[in-house]
Amino acid sequence: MDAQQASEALNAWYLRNARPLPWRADGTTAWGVLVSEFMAQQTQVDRVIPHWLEWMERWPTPSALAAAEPGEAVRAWKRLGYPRRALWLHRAAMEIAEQYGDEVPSDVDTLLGLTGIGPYTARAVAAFAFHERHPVVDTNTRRVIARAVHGLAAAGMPAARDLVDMEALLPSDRDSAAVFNAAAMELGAVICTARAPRCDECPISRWCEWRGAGYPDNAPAKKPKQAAFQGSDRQVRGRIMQLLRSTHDPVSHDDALTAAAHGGVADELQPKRALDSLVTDGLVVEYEGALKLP
DNA sequence: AAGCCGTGGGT
DNA sequence: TACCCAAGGCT
Repeated sequence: MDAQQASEALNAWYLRNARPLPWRADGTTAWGVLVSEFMAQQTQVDRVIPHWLEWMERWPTPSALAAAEPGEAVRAWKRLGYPRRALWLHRAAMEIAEQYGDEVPSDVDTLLGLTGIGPYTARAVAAFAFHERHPVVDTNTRRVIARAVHGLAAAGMPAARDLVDMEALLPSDRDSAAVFNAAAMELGAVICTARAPRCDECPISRWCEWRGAGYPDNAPAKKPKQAAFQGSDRQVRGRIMQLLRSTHDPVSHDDALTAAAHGGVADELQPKRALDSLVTDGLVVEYEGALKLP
C-alpha cells in the first residue's frame, strides 16, 4: 500500500465526487460547521440537511441561539434523535457567546472544553472550519483505515491508536490535510460502507490491503451491539419528548405518562422511570405542577 | 468505563 | 422482517 499515492487518489476523487452538503459550501461560518457536526453525531448526514438549513436561518450565530430558550432548541431538533444534543448545542452556544466573544474557537483544546464537543467534533471543527491540521477520526475513517491499511474487514473498538494511524496518513499541507480528513469520511459513508462496500467504485481499491488479501472475514471484536430499541426506555422517552415538542402549553403528568405508555411498555414503572430520567437530563422541567420543555 | 442516549435508512 | 448501523459524547 503506497500511502502517498493512495491519499492523492482519494483527495482527487473527493474533489470530483463529494456530495454537495450545504455546510461544505463556500462562506459557511465556523458556527455553521459546528452545528452540522453536532447534528451529525450518530446521525446520517442526509437526514441532517433540512434541519441544518432551518437552524442556520433561525440562529445564524451562537449568540442568536444563546438568546433563545433551550426548549426551543429541543423543539427545533424535531425527530433528529438524541435530543440531549440540542440542549448541549444550546449550552455550547452560550459558552461561545459569553466566553469567546461569539466567535467559535479554532483551538482543539478550547473546543474540547465546550459542552457536547468530544475528540471527534473538536478536530472536525478545527479542520473543516479553520483548516487546522489535525487527524479527524470518525466511524467512517476508522473503517476505511481498518480495511485499506490494516487489511481488516471492520474496525475494532475505538482507541487512541486511531488518531496515530490517521496522523500517519495525513498530508503535510494544511489544506490537503483538511480535504483528506473529509475524503476519508466521505469514502466510508458512500463507498466503503459497513454492510455492502462498493469496491468497484472505490478510488483506492488498488491499494486496499483488505481487498488484496481477498476480503478475509477477520473483523476484530467491536463494541457490544445496541440494546433493542423496542421496549426500551429510550423509546418511551422518545414518546414523551414527541408530546412535549408538539405544544407550547404545559403538559400534565397524566398526559405525559399516558403518551409514554401508548404502544406498550416493558414494565409498569417504565413511564415514570422515563419521565424522571428526562427531568434529570434537563430535557423536561416541572412548571406549576405540569411539564414543559426547558 | 461500560452503558446509556432517538430515530430512521439500508439490507 | 429483523437487524445492523449511523460525521459520538457523557456519566
